Order: sequence, then C-alpha cells, then structure tokens
Amino acid sequence: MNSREPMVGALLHATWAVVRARISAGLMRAGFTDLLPAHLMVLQYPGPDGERPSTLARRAGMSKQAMNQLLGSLEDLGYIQRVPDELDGRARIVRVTGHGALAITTIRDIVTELEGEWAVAIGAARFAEFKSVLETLRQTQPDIMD
Amino acid sequence: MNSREPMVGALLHATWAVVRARISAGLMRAGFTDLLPAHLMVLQYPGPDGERPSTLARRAGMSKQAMNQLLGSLEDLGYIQRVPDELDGRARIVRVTGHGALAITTIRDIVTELEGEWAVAIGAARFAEFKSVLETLRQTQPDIMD
DNA sequence: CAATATAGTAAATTTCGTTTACCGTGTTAG
DNA sequence: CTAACACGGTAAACGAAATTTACTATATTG
Repeated sequence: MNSREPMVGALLHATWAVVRARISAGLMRAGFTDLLPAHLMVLQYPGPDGERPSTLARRAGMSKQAMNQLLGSLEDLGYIQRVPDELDGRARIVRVTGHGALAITTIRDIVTELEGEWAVAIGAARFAEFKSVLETLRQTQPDIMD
Repeated sequence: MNSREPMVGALLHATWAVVRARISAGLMRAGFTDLLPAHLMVLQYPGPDGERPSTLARRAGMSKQAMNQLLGSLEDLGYIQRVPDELDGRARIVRVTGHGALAITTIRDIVTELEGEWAVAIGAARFAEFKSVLETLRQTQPDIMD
C-alpha cells in the first residue's frame, strides 16, 4: 500500500497557487497596486458584470456579507459600481467600470499567457483534455451556499 | 475570439474547493470539530511528521511565523508536538501525536474516497493522467519563499 | 392582507497571515 | 579563535478576510 503518492487536494491547491501568484505579480507590474488578493475572487473569470452580489457570493463560495465587503472596497477603488435593479426593488446589479474592465482584461491576458506556456510544456492536446476533466470534476459538487 | 471559455485559474480554484469542502465535512462528521480550515494546510498530504517548522512554511507557501502560529494551536489541541532537534540546537522537529495521526488518516481516507468517485466518473486512466498532469504543472513554479 | 421568503446591509468578532523586531545557535572568513 | 554573518525560531502588533448575528426593505405566497 503506497501512501507516498500525492493526493489531489494538495495538487490542486498547489497548482492553483501558481496561477494566483502569476496573476498577482502581473497585476502589480501593470500598475494595479491597490488590488488585494481577495479581490481576485471577484474579478476572475467570468467577472461580476451584470450579476447580483448574492450570485457572486454563491459563485465564490462565501457569504453574501463577505462578498459585499469585497464589492464595497472595489467600488471605493473605482473598479465597479452597484446600481439598483429596475426589475426588483430589493436587488442590486454590479456594473464593471472602464477601469475595472481594464483590470479584468489584464487578468485574462496573464492567464492566457500561462495557459499557453502550459500547453507548450505538456502538449496542446493533453492540456485541453486536462481542462476538460477539471470542468467535469468541478461540477461534481452542487454549489449550495448560505 | 471566444472569451466565454472558463480559464484554468477559476477551474483549479473551484475544483480544489470541492476537495476542501469534502475534507472539512468529513472531519466534522468524524468528530474533529476543533480543527479550523487553516489547519488542513498542515495536516494535508504529506503531513508534518519529522519536518521542521520552516520547511512546512515553505511547503505551504506562507511565512514561518504564520506556520508557527498554526503549529502552536495544533500543539495546544494535542495534534502535534514540537521537540528539539538533537543535531541542531536552533531547530525543532514536529512530531505527530496519536490523535494527530488519526486525523491525518481520516483526511487521507476522505480524499481517497473522493478520488475513487472521480475515477469512476471519468475513467481510471483519464483520472490517473489528470493527476500526472497536475503534478507536472505544479512544478512549473519553483517554490521560493521567505 | 398576513406570513414568509429573498436581497442586501451593518457591526462585532474570529480567523488568518504579514510585518517588524528580536534571540539563540551554527557557520565561515580573516 | 573570534568576529561577522546566516539560519531557525519566536513574539507582538497589525492588517486582511471572512463568519456570525442582527436587522431593513421589498417580493411572493397562502
């Protein structure tokens, strides 16, 4: 019985940390020095534009209060706005500002570049298969929250 | 140009969240109710036994001070001990207690079970390939810390 | 229309990690 | 040999990030 074999949990976390580090470093280099790590959860794919705070909270796997704090600071920093939903007096809709869109584009470019490197490293076909498996496995878990 | 395609960052993070949730839920069910989420970084594969605090810090990608706080609370809770290193008067060695070993085994069983489900879901061969790719990609990043 | 559910907010608290600063031990260069 | 430096660990203060608890206002349902 071999227990020296690394387990998916650790592997997934470590590999995600690689992406995260690249995004953070790239954003700093691009001048987005006011973005904190937690903000990435909001700006990351597929971005918050047009969504409700509570939808974003569920998507990020955190409470709506926590998400609202993130949105509050992102609003203070000028990346997003929260406008009233015309169709539902209780709700708000997140709108990404021009500045926010620029940050999102920057993140997307950074990740695209990394994906390119990875595709070269292990082969485009294998990498595509890898992403496809990831997507399938993620959907194993119904994201019920709060 | 299709920008509707999910990117690795989000995928990795979401999939890791699935594992994390399973571990937390399983630990609670098994009675380890005093373990906090951050403790998993220490107890997760391959476990801290015989290692130095600073080694664990580097492995977890955090400062040695942060790791020491985790180790301190895990010691208070009876999961580990820190004993002096006989060969180096400055260093300490982490020793997992019986209780700690039980928690580690529990985590390992939970992840093994999930891996089994995943292997069934997508096929054992594809899953093995998936893990292999993960391992390769993780090593893209040299883990230099502190 | 009353009861309940939903969306969001606010404040306090806890958890988590970094920063700054330090002590003691080991290693190395002169 | 010993002075300088590197290394492992620790402590306290702080900052970041998320939860818990509690509440308001609007929608929906019976």
